Amino acid sequence: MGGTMDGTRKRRRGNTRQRIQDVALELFAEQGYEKTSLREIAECLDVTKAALYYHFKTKEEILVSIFEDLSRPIEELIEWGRQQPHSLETKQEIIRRYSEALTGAAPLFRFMQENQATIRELRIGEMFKTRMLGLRDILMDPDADLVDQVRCVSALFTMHAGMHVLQDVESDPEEKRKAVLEVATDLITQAHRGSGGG
Amino acid sequence: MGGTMDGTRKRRRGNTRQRIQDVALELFAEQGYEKTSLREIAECLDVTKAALYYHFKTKEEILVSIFEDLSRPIEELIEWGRQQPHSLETKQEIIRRYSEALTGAAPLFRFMQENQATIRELRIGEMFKTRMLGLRDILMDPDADLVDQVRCVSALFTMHAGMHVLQDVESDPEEKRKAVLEVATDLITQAHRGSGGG
Amino acid sequence: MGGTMDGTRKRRRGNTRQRIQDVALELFAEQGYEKTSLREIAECLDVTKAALYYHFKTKEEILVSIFEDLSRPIEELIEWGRQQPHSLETKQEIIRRYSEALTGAAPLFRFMQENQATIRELRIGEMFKTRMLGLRDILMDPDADLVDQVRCVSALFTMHAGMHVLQDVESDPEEKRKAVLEVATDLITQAHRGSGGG
Amino acid sequence: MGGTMDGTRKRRRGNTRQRIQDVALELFAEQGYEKTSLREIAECLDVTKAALYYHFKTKEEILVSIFEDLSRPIEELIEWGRQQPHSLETKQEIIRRYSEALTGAAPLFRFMQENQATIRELRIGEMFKTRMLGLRDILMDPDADLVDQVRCVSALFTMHAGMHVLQDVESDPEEKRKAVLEVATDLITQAHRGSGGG
DNA sequence: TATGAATGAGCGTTCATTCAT
DNA sequence: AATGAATGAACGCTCATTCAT
Repeated sequence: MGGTMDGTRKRRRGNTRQRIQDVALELFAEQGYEKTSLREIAECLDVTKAALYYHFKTKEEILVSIFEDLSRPIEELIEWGRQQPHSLETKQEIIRRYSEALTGAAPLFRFMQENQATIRELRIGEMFKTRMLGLRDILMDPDADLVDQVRCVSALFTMHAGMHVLQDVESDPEEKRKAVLEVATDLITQAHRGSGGG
Repeated sequence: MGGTMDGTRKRRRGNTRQRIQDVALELFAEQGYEKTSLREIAECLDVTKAALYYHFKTKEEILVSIFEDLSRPIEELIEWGRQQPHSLETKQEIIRRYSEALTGAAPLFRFMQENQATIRELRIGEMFKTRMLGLRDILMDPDADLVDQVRCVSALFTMHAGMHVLQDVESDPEEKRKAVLEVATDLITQAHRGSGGG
Repeated sequence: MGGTMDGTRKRRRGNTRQRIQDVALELFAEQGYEKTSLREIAECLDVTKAALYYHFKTKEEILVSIFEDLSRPIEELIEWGRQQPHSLETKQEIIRRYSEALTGAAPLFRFMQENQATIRELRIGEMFKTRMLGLRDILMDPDADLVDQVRCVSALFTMHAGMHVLQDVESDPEEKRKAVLEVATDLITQAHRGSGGG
Repeated sequence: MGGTMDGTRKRRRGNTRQRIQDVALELFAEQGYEKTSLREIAECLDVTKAALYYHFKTKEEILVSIFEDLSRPIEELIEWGRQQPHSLETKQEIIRRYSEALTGAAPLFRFMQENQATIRELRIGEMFKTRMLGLRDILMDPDADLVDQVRCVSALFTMHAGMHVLQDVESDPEEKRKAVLEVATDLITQAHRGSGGG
């Protein structure tokens, strides 16, 4: 039913797993995790629900696999950051690269941002939290002034939320990204001065 | 409270409606809207599901009613703000009062923050968005520099998310609130200077 | 769909729970627990699957409730037996009463007999085992000769299985029951003599 | 058994078929037929489900093949018994050999015992029943007293169930087997006397 | 002001089976 | 001799909602 002779059926062998991830992320980001049913995903792909279970053990596993695949650059970034001196320059560089990494996986992070309640009780909740704490440890002096701690958190939040929230503002995405990055860098810089330079 | 003879006659005896709202908000905030079933709410209150339908037409209506009741101070704040001159002092005052209002309805705003995907397709999604745009119009010059626009949005986000995110940080809530407020005020102030004084 | 105006619909209010148990037991006994789906039970009763869940929390709970209701006489019998002297007369009386109790809940015990593998991992598995050990402790001297122990177990098994297995033998059920009882009594008596009388 | 050059050439290399039967029986006996999925069997063997279908046409066929292979000694025993005079000595000899045969295929008979409801609607249900009737015809005079008929059936049941049921009793298996055999022989002997000797 | 009883739709998941390779 | 990929049917279960009482 659908695509019987035009090769669309044949050609999709071997990449079904990837296609499931793509469609799933799109729907998860658009409608949320809970409101997206496996039936819906399967229909979009013109396969049966059971086919999804050939490739993934559970619904949650689909999400986990997406998260692992797409957030790998971020994990590597954190790993890299951990080994640098905690200087202002490092922090600024981290923020800059983080902004790029986020842009590369925008739908995933939009999803994370908008489904926090759901995620909290899923495996990726813990994964994400761990990553964030890793980032925080790099960007922030644990003995810093409370206000400066807030600035750091605020910088991260600004980057996470910034893009999707400015959707109704015109001007192209790259410009927006740079604006968001500038604000975040400011916050990080101020926080660093506050605790470091006195 | 205990209005025995005052004008609040209607809401006097039979506080079930209120209790439903209280429990619902607690559960919504804790587990998310979708994962909280009416059965669960009813069980917490030791009534039947059908009883909920005596007081509210739908599940969504419970949420709407909570939102309307708890976010009234914010609506009034915006109304007030609209009539003030768009000076820096006004903006700072708005932010200050907003911080207080948020604290007064913390679970609701934690819920809003963590259930954005869900809320988007609910009535309160539109309501909330309208409120936020109202706030933005007060805090922000529409012709402002993109970076300053981001600062404004960032200030709001910082306040919305700030409290729940700093949960693992020690120090008492009121101190945290003040720290968050300071960062937000900074951002608003910078944004104002940028577009106004530049 | 079925019985719109003839009162069959109205009359069944209030006894649905019982009707579920009746139909479920019939089907469980006929086809086995696993092969009997809730859909099937519901269809027999002309209600929806969801209706079953109003009355019982899970499929297993339906079975447990049947077991508890129908095996109560047996529990009481064991309770009574525990307080008697462990004389031959008591044992024979127990066996006699047990035979009657089994007949009163024949479909349930046919089910238990034929679904042991299934039952083993269900709650009633443990319940049943406990009951049986209770019975055994009354009928059997723990220090008895191994052969006499087998006789006791054999007596119980004979009663459990006897009735259903003789289905293709003609002659009326009550006669069969008495024949089975006689064999069981013989076994118990021999066992008692063996260990007691030397 | 390293049959390098003897007549068992066919079954030599590629013992997968055998391994499937072994694992399947183990799982069927442990968890029941319905609760054991082909996926599970395949995983145990570290092959795919499809591989099972290379060796057997259906799930049921796996079971049938196990039954046929393992119960062949019993079929032969019955065949032998049919040609003997129906004397007491023959009956006792049958019972004795049957006990040995059961021990040689204990897991299969434990399975048969515990999955009667399932088996009834499978091909081996009929097969098993036929065998049992064959045995009964040898052990039992069709005109015998009802009580003696019960004794015969009871003897068979005792042997089928005896071993697995005494699992919590200590003492070694061979001793148990002998005890069970003794009880069964007693029953058969009594039955023979009853109908034969008047 | 509530309850008891039920429904219809849907969910995530599992199963035995098939078939081209 | 076996795999990779998929299917169709069914399953147990939960949900928001309804309505007579």
